[in-house]
Amino acid sequence: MELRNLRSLIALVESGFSVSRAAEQLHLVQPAVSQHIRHMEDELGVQLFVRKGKRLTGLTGVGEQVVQYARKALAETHNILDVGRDHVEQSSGVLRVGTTHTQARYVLPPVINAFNKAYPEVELQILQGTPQQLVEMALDDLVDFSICTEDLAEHPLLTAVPCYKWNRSLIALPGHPLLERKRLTLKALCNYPLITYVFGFTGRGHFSDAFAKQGLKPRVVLSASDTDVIKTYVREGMGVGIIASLAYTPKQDRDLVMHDLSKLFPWEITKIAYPKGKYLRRYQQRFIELFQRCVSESGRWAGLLPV
Amino acid sequence: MELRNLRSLIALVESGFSVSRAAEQLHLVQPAVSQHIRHMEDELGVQLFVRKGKRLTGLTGVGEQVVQYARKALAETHNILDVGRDHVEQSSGVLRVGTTHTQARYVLPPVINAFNKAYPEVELQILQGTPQQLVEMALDDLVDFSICTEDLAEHPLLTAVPCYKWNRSLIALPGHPLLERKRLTLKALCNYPLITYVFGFTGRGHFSDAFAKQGLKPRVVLSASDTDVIKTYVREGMGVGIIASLAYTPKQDRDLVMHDLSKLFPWEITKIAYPKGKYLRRYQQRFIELFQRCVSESGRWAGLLPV
DNA sequence: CGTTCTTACGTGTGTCGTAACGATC
DNA sequence: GATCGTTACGACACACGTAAGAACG
Repeated sequence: MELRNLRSLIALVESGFSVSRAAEQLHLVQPAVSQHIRHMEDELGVQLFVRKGKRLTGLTGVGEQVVQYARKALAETHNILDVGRDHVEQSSGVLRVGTTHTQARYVLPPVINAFNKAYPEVELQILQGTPQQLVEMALDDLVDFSICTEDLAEHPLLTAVPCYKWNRSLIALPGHPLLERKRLTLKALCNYPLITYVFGFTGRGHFSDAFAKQGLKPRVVLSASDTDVIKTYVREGMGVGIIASLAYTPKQDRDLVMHDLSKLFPWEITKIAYPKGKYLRRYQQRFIELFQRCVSESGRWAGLLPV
Repeated sequence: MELRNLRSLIALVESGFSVSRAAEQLHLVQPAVSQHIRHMEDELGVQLFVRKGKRLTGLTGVGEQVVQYARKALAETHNILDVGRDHVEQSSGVLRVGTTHTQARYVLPPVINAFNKAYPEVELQILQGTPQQLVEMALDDLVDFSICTEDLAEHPLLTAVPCYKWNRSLIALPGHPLLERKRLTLKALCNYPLITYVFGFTGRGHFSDAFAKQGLKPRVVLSASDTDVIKTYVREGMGVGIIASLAYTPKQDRDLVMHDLSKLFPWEITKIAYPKGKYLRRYQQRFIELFQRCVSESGRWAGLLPV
């Protein structure tokens, strides 16, 4: 068995079982990939793919297992290459970060900026996705690591390092009755139409739980995956927004009034996650440190706290 | 990079940095292995080996890291092959067990026997070593798993599954004064010359600790890595033996009197350990189950207990 | 001077690419 | 009939083996 074969195997499953697309991705021709699969199946003496005529439609049970180990094997070879790269040129390369809109828009900018100053030779790529997608992206090595609040810590194949904790704030148009009250309660919030994040995003799970625990049902008239969208509709007068405090920018959001709600909801913890056993290049480690540092230095005004 | 290169790399470090021996082990000629190393170092752009003239004497820092990941990569390819083998012929292959003398001589025989009946096509290999060696053997894939009481559970790269717990017994020639007493104490033991295991073997650590905790110093006149040796010298009248209860065989040891000491010492737990992430073939899993089963069925007379 | 690794060179295996064929939608 | 995969064949690359050379003990 050789790594070629494994590469074809993985490319094949990631291309949705299309031999031609896999070949293209590998800069090879179709027959080459076919041959690789043939060789593996011959060597193992087992069918790895379910076939419908000549077409491949899925993995067999054995195939699933083999793919699992093949992924790991290839990941290790990437680690080896990275170790090498790290010693020839410590400060150049590519850094691929997966994250959510909110992070990319409100938390990352100063970090990215500082990182780029420190490592101008490193090409930065930011990929966005849902928390579930971010998990997949980290596992499939589409990004070097993913940053978000949900789902990362639970996955057994990911190492998740906590970076900071945050909570929510209410935003509303000036003069809104809720803003008059000294002490806000969850119950009070239930009297008004709310706008917040969709399920699976930015702590929406704990948001709903907090209400449920008191037997309350908030009236969420609109939910979005994106803080900017929420703000927009708050400005339209559709309701009051409940957003991550860090997403309130005093300058641009002068027309909205913010009110801290950290007494009402549990704190959320944002983490950086990467596959277990992955070798982190020098500048990747530095990015993580920088991320944590930036938060502890400049984050307090926005309600961010180090873990 | 290809697996060839990694194989040569590992063979090279395992042969003590001798290119010729590495080549021999791989069924290749020296120049081939040299070329592999050359290729890797070229591709990574870094020296992997420390050289003294032409001779290789050790790994560089980078080399150490690369070896670490190369080992994992190769382990994954072995997993793939095993997955395949498991599906073409579930019940034939090789089973390599590393263990200590005591296990091999007193605990394993019935297990081996039962296993051989169940899987006559599987070739069994028992390798012996010290607990430290057993750890290395498991990590370097010289055995499929190691069985012993010490060191296995602590290692971060090994999965250790507990199998049974055991304790010690005293053995002495008939008529020995210690045997007259109803309740033995550690202090009483200190009055007589003792014979037991050497450090690092068969629970010797906890043995000594038990005395130390009470501020006692036992007079160990002889220590051996091997229960049979202990028995021999007990028969010579050199002292009383303290051995794992499971190593007392009523038939052959009729001339020695045994006395249970499980009240005096902590229980020891014997485990089976294999590298984390290793794929276990069907019959390997069965062996572990069989091992645990045999103990719970036939072990009680010998003071063995399921965990 | 033997041992050990490197360099140089030839050969063969094997991988990839081109091209034709077969199957499936 | 267009797309997608397999089979067949040829060319080139490259990995391995042989043989000779250099450095070290």
